[in-house]
Amino acid sequence: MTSIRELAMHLQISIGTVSRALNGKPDVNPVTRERVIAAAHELGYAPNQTGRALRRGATQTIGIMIETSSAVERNGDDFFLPVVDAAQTQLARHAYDLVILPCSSSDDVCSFLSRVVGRGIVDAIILADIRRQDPRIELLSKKGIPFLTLGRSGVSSNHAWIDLDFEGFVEHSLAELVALGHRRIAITLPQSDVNLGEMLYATYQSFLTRHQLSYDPALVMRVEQNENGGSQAVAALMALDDRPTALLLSYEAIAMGVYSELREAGLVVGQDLSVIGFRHNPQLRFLSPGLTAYEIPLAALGQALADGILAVLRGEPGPTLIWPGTLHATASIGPPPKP
Amino acid sequence: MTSIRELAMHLQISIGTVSRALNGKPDVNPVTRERVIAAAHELGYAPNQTGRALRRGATQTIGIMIETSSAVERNGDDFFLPVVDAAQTQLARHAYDLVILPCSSSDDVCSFLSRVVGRGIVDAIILADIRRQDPRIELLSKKGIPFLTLGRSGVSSNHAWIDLDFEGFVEHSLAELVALGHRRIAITLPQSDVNLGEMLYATYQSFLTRHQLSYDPALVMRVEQNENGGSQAVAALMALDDRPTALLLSYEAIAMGVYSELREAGLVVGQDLSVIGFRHNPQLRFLSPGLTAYEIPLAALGQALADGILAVLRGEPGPTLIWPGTLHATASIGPPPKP
DNA sequence: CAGCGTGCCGTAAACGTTTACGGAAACAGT
DNA sequence: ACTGTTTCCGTAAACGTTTACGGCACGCTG
Repeated sequence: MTSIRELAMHLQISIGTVSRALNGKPDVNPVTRERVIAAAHELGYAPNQTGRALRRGATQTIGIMIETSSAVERNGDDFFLPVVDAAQTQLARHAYDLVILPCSSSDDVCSFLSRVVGRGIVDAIILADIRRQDPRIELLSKKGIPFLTLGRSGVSSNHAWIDLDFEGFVEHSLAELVALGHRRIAITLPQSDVNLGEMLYATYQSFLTRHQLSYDPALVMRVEQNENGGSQAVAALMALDDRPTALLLSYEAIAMGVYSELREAGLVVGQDLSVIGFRHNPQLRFLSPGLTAYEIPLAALGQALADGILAVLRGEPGPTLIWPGTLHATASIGPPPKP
Repeated sequence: MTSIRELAMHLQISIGTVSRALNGKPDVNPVTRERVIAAAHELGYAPNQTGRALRRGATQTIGIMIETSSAVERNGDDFFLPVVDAAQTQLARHAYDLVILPCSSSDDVCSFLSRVVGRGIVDAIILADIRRQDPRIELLSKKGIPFLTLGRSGVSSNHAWIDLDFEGFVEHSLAELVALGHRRIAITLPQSDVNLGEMLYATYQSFLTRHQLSYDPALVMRVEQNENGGSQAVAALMALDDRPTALLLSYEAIAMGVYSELREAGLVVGQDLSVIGFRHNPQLRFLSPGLTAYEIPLAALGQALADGILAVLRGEPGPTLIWPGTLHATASIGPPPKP
């Protein structure tokens, strides 16, 4: 509530000096600086960010845009908030704040984004839920807004990005399964055109050809990225004459439906069907058997995101970085059943 | 990027007229208004929110504050984002935007909040994760910021709030269980001092005395609000000489751990122990048996939150409202086992 | 025709900061 | 004593809007 003007009047000095004192500028007597700081603290003065932003052309806050629609489809996962939490503590060290910009399902992604940047409430933006052809990338490039994407896209643009190691997930998982003797391995993919789906698919195909395994399109199933997707996948598998012996899940929550349907059908996970999921989370150990999954260190990822966007803000190139994980094997995989 | 000045130069009129035309003010010729709107659209002009906010003293965006720490403890539930989604579409109808203000676990709740209001990036705030003695309420009251809490608190302050019907959950659940013949019913509560814990407890106690059921403190278990909490609760129950025959869960994800531990112990949910959870969500049907739970219509709740905060912004009293739900019974409850 | 109202528009101040610029005072060096 | 330098501080412009105010050019009325 108290403005810099009131503070200056109270101190009997000019507002310019107050501002300089508070912002650590050189041209100010150490003792007056102390007086100013003390008075500011006493009166509870905090610089109005709107005025400051208008003058500086920067708000010291960065935004991370998510689409609530896709988050709602995944009906709440534990990926996003831990990452945000870590990113925020890192940004706070550089006097930046973080806000989440949720694009509602009733809104158009691009008009939402241009509205947000038009409002000028953030200096830079982290984009999540990257599509294969994501128009937001060109939009931000054109407007000259510093940004970083959490996820690669198919568009050829040299922007900064950090992405999870989907290739590593598929590679390690398939290698593990093949070593166990599996030859027919199915995979679930998202239905929307999020880029990670494309990458999972490409790596899957590449692995099969490199290891002289035959490719069967019936083993690639595009399903909802939640428990229902598991039901859909198992239903599709059961209808096949030549069933796969293993299954890769593009999102761990799908396992709930998979386990449930398999139990219904009298099949045992890890014996009749080996299952591996992307990504490990704590509640998976309450499935029985616990799900073999790829583990991503989320806190470190959040910190990397923060450092990355700060680099972009400084005008540096910014990261282009694949964030690795590790496969945690459990009893959800085993040798294929004897025919 | 384009300012109102450029737009005015392009149209050969003054910036005052441009502003009036765009904001629907009366004193402007209809044909010039059309010209201005057309040119604004053509040049992609969007009023800079910082300048507008500075002049108007309002930003047309409202914030909803969450604590990532508690969200992380619940490791991702499907409650929050659907509510935000609905609130946002409703706010958009009144030309308001919504941002999520995540308070990181490394930050102090009050200093975070006062920093946020000091920045002046939001006109009003919705508070979630309400504590029993929540200092944020007094802070916002003192600063005169319009706010609304999603959850009641123990502090006596006549602010606007909307809360879930925790009393109804406990009342209906206990009534159902007592009708089935249960007499010893346990309940899990959160460990932190979130207010909902206190309300669940109070209603639980009140019900017991009203129905002449004996109260046993050993049946009240404060546990983590996630799968681990289920393990903790079941472990505590198993250690009792006189075990309860039913269990109320303060958060549905606890059921994961409960089911897992009971299965481990060779006990059957719905037969050896009846279980009811707060709150229904889609993935519960993949537990077997599906969890009896209290269902809350989230989209309508989000809309009510939006309407409520808008009312507060208009200076109206704002709602004080308990949001009801309905109990969906499944095979996770049944008559108590014969001794 | 004088007077008045109305419709439309330009001017300029204001919102709360930051910062380039200039200047007063103090001090040092010749 | 004069000049030059340093230290500190005040002045005012600028950021991009909105809006109160005044004024010009009409058209209308008496």
